[in-house]
Amino acid sequence: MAITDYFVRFLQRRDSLSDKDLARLRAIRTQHVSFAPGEVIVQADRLARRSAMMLRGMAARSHQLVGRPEERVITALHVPGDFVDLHGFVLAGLEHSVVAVGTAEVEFIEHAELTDITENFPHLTRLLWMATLIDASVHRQWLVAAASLRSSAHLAHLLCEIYTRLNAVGAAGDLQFSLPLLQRELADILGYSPIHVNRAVRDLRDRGLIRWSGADITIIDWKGLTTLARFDPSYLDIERLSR
Amino acid sequence: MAITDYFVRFLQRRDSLSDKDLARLRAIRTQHVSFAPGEVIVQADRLARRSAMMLRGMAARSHQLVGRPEERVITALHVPGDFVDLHGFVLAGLEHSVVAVGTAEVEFIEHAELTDITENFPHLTRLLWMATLIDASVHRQWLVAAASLRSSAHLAHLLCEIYTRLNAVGAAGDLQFSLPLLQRELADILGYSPIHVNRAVRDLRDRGLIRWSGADITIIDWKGLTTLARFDPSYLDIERLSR
DNA sequence: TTGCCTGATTAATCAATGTTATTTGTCCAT
DNA sequence: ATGGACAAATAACATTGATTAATCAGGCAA
Repeated sequence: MAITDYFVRFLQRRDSLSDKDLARLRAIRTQHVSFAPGEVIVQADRLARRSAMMLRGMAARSHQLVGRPEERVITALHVPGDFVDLHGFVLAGLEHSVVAVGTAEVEFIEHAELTDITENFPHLTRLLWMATLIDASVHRQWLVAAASLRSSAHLAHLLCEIYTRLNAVGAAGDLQFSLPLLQRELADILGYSPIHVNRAVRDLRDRGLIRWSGADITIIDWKGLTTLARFDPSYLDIERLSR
Repeated sequence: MAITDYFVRFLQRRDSLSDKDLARLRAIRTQHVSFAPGEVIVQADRLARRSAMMLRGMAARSHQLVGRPEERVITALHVPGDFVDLHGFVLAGLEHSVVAVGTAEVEFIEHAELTDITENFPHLTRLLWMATLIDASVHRQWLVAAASLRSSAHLAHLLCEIYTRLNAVGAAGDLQFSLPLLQRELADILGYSPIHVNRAVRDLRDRGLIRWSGADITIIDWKGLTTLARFDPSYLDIERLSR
């Protein structure tokens, strides 16, 4: 199969693609694989020969804690169009696993294809590089949120980000989306106990900002939610300089 | 002037460099600039035409909080040999500033040089890419630390990381190093109040793990410090696959 | 239907952290 | 030497978040 259109649009939103670059992108062969909820997509500390791109559903980067095997921290979430482990091409193995959140479908791309691109398509290479740097930009924003927001504002920031990202690729409805995360998993993301996540959810509900039942979230008051979370989406909209 | 040897060693520790690549690296022209403590090295939201590499001292990535101009969060620290804003070459501007921590000296590299490398030296390009991905790996580890460690263990983790990074480039003594950060700035990194940082410092002292006077830190019990912090340096030692 | 499992929810209590205020120590300019 | 400025250190109190336990609701197998 071929590379997902999501990713092409992701790049085109940020920089122009020459016909030659676009043709090379379209020529990438991919392998489609489905994963059940919680299944490991990319195993930590193992040398990978291919990288995964999200097609449907979501995936999380999961860090096992040393000496506490029952605990983990999630440092990133990925939505359709995201390269979930492009960094695994440049680095020798990842220090974390990538797991499916809910049912997920990915397209695997052989590293040999990426090597060819980096050898012969410098502009495309800089765009792939850019994609990994946007991940890093999101990491930094999560650090800012963790340091400056508490409980419900912190949760609100995550919801604003996920909705914005899902909406950007057309995977969200009008102010509503599906978040197949258990409260326990939200706790692994936010660094709270599951009970405290529950309090935060209730607080957002009580404030009349969201409706949340099962995996379905409806944003009632987008303005109020972004204000509480001090959400500024510019860290997601980073563009490459066209030159 | 020329590129710092720190960076060459940084790359060589992780992958082999061909003579051609090494020669191109050595040919990079740089501009040496000194900064006073707190001075802005790279301004946020401004298009940069050059990127900075640390030569001496330290630098911090500082995020101003929206709506709270007096507050900020520090999402990264950089030591000699680090490219502090290589991502500014690939992205159009940064969403944060880079400021000097203590007195700092950097070498600026024109983006035109980097463009030439990305056009003609694919292996070198992948190594530059790798350098930005190691920054991202550190971001993730900070997220893990923030979510799973508290006060003194969190502070201990930061100290373990900084010492390991300084030691790797020969900028630290035998279990001692200089950390020109105020407790207020440590609070901006760890996401605590300055008072709580003080409590954490005292705790590490009381446990007999460190000695800390002014900017000078001596590690008395490295084993104890790494155990408390659950510090595993592998996220710093990521290597590129040699192929 | 019944029972069981899992996740969400709530309450009560305790520990960690924030806030405000005060004191101490050090450096520096006069 | 003296006073002022600033950072570190400490204390008292308020708030946030963790822990433990219990209850509630829904799905699902026997």
